[in-house]
Amino acid sequence: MPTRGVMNTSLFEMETAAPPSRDILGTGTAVLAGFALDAEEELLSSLKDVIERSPLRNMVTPSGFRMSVAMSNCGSLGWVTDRTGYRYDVIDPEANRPWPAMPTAFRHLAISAAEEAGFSNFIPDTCLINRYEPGARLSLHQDKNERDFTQPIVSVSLGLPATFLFGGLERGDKTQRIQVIHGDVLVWGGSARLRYHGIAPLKDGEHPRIGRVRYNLTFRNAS
DNA sequence: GAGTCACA
DNA sequence: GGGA
Repeated sequence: MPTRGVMNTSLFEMETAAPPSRDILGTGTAVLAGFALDAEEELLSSLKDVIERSPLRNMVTPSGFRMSVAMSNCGSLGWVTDRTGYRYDVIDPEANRPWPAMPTAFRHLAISAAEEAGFSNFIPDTCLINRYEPGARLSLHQDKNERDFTQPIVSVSLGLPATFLFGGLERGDKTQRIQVIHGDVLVWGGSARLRYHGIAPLKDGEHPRIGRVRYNLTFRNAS
C-alpha cells in the first residue's frame, strides 16, 4: 500500500517503513497516500504559476456569504460559486479568460494517486485550488456538480495540517475526523463518491516550506 | 447550508 | 462538536 506524507522515495513507494496508507472506510473506496519529495518542487512552482494567472479569491455562496477559503482553478473547467449558484465554468469570471491549463505535474500526480487507489481510468479535467488561512473552514458538503460520479476525487494537502471531516451519504450521518498533513493525498470514489466531507477550522501554525497556510488541490472530472 | 448560529 |  502507498505511504503517506512527503517521502524522499519514489512516487507512492509501496515498501517503506513509513506509516502505511489507510483504507479510510474499510471498503477500498477511500485511501490516504502521499507524494514523493522529488515531485514537490515542480508541484509548488506549478501552483505558483497558476495562482499568478488566476488569483485566489473568496467567492460568495448562493445565500450571499463570503467563503473563508480562497479559491482558484486550473484545467479546462473551474468550480465557481456566486449568487446564482454553484457551477463549473470554462472561464475564470474574475480574470475574464479561460483558467490556466492543468500543469503536467498536477495531472500526473492526480492520475497516479487515483490509479494507486484502484481507479485506473481517472481523467482529471479540473483542479480546484483552495487556500486556507488560520480559522478558514469548509463546511460539510457533497461534490455533486460533476456529471460522471464513476470518476473519483483526488485531494492533495500542502502546508499546515488540517482535520478532514468525512461523513456519510446523508448530512446527518456520523462524521469521522482524519488528520491530513503536507503531502497527503486522499482519494475517494465508487460508493464513497458522494459522501459528505469538509475541513474543520484551520489551526494556526507555521509550515517550514509553505508558511502559515494550507493549500488543497482537488482533482475531478467535471464534464 | 461549499454558511451561520445557538446550544451543549 | 453536533444539530437546526
